[in-house]
Amino acid sequence: MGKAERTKDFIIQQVAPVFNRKGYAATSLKDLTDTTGLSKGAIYGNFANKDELAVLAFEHNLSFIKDRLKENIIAGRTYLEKLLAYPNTFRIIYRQVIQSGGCPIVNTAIDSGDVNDQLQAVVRAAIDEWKRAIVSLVEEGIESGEFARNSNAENTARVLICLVEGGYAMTRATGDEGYMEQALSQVEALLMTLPKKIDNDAEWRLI
Amino acid sequence: MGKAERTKDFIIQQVAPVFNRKGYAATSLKDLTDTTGLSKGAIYGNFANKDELAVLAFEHNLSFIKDRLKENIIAGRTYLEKLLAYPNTFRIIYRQVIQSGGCPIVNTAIDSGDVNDQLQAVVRAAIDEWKRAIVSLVEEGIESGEFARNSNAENTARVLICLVEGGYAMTRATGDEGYMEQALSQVEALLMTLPKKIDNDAEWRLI
Amino acid sequence: MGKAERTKDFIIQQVAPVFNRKGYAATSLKDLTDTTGLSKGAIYGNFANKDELAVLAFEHNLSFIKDRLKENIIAGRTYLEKLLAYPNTFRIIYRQVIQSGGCPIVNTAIDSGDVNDQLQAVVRAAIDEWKRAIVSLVEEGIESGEFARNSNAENTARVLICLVEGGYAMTRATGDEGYMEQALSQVEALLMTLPKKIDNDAEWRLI
Amino acid sequence: MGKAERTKDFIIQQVAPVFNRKGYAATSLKDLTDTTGLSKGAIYGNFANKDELAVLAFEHNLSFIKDRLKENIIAGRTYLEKLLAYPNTFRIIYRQVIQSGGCPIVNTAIDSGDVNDQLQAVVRAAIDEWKRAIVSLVEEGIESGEFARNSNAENTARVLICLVEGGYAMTRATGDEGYMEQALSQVEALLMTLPKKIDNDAEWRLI
DNA sequence: CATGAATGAGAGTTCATTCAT
DNA sequence: AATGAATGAACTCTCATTCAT
Repeated sequence: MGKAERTKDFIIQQVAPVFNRKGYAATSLKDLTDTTGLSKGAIYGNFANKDELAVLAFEHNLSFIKDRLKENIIAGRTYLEKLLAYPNTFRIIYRQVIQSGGCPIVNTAIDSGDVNDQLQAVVRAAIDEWKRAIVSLVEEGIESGEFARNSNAENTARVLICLVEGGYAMTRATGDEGYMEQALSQVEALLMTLPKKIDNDAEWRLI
Repeated sequence: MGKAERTKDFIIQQVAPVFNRKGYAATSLKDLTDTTGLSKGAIYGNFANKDELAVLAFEHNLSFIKDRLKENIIAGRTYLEKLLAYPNTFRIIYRQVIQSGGCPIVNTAIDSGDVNDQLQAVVRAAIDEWKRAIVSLVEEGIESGEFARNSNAENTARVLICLVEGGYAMTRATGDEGYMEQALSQVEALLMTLPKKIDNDAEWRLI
Repeated sequence: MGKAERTKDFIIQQVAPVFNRKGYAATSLKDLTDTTGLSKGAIYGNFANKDELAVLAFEHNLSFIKDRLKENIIAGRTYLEKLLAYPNTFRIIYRQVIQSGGCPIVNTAIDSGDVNDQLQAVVRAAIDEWKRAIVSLVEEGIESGEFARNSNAENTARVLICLVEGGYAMTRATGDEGYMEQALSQVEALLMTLPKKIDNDAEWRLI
Repeated sequence: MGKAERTKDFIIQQVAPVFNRKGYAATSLKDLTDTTGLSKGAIYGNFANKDELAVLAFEHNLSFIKDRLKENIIAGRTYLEKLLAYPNTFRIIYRQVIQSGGCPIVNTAIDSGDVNDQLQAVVRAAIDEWKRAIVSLVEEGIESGEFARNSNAENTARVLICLVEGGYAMTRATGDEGYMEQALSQVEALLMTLPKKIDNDAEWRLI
């Protein structure tokens, strides 16, 4: 990694939580220079403009969460365990996330609405990618025989996302951790009730 | 209603969706004068400053939703019907709400975070009031004998709110109505599974 | 005095000390309506604009001082006594004048400099009138034989005015009454040393 | 002197007479940009706000006068000569001072009355410093044996200041240099009559 | 006559961005 | 590659003045 690359990374790391906390528009260049200790010229030397930096900061913020999720999903031995990695991981990190300004997805989704087209597109892509990841886990679980064919992957993904993002938004707004806690419990309940495939022979023997 | 009062109302009505769409900080005085067709002086003649107008606009946006909820809650004949008024009402109005910029609660909760204290306080109060309304319905349902004593009012309220607000945020961000639809279905399922009080005599006969 | 005339007088009286205290430019229409309890329309119905009202307010402020001076000058039995009416009167009223914002002459002279032509002209006229009044008293004192022919009327007038206005300005700025007190003592000393006509015969007899 | 420092100095020099002529409140940012040929951003890049610039402009205006006084006071070989440096210096520079808007002390004292606290404090301090300088000269003159013990330093200082500031104010307001000329002559007369210490032996011989 | 809602120019200030050094 | 002085448009807000009622 060359010096230029290191400076870029340094700026993004310093600046990401500020963007998350204050929002895109409310974060000024002065905030960025104050936070980094660098000059305006240094910012503009490394990034085309505030928009570009905002997008990279969003991606940095998101990757913190994604990295932790990925670890735990990989560690899961069944597809149910992999899916439960979502509520389990969030339960561990959500306080930290809230303290650094909340979930970058809801924050940026709302903050950039009708204002910053580029950022909005990136958020949309992130939500979509997340949904597809969940759908894949459910579908792979079906293929592997863990879940029944009638498991609804899309619905599960959407409800999970709504609960998590709703939980983040409400806990951040009210300071009441109960929102996030209950939302995560509900996610767990939801996942636990995914229809399991039933072995017909086994079932027969029960009688 | 005097002229001043009519002008105030006119301004609030015109301006409310703009604040909701663009967010508090991103809405400029010019947006307000362009939207209303009035001069800056007219805005400041009727409101102390942008903050005051933003709060009133938020309350206007919220009251649109609250009024529709209230009607349907009153119309419910059992407490379950009253609680189901939430998903039912949102299913009817959510497209319109999304079109006028989304749910003012999440929007303002996120938008005003770390920026506008007064607005933030108003949103917090609105969320709290909403939660207490749901809790009351569940508790009154318990008192009336409709729900079992072990029904958890607080949890139900928090999960309902997270689902609805998460649904609004994700549908607005992605344009995918599936988020809101699934969130509302989940709310219905949640409410349908509230434990019912069981008539002891009836229970006896089952054996 | 008709109703219109009474309203005009009322406005001028209420408004005059505000103009004196805050200065012409710093006094807003809102100050005027707040002070009088009347509407903007009422102000503009009675005066062409702020300028006209400012001029009338200045004249009102000045007349308070002039009236008290006039009384005491008339009461003086010699021309020296008449001239001493200036320091004597100012010694009685200066605290009150300072409290109502200072001497309208220096205040308006400085405040209107290079800004309000009309007001500046009125102040110039007031200063000139004052100087001529002093000059007249000295010259009449010479004609009457009280003062010697070599008494310098113009110089006396100018020094008196500089001392009084300098005293007002410095006492108002510093809150130190010593400036005004010393300035007035100096005025007295100055007047007491106006050369007296000496009767030659009388002088002779003294030996 | 770096570029920033040079620009600051340039702005202050250009802007100082404008503030003096028009007064603090009546001088707009537009006046400042028109005068300097710089943009609003350049002004705000170099000074926190109009207040800070106004204070610095006042101090610049004052230092022009103070520098000239200091020279001449140092040059005086006796304390009387040092004191006479005041009227002598003013006689040389007052036309120039009047042309650049008048004496910054009276101007600012009156202009900032009841409006700008910081500026008012600075003017008060300047008047006080001036008074103390005169008092010191008289007292040192007494200590050195040049003036008699009964010389009144405070009174002399106050009268001198009232005459000079009254002279500046009246000459500026009327355009009549006679006010300043007479005020300065009176200051000279005042200083010449400071009681001199009398040598006892010499006195003895007079009899 | 009096009202006060509305005007629109202009106030002080901030900001993302540029560019000579 | 980095600086930070300078830009100028846009910001929120105030003001003297007008005019339909």
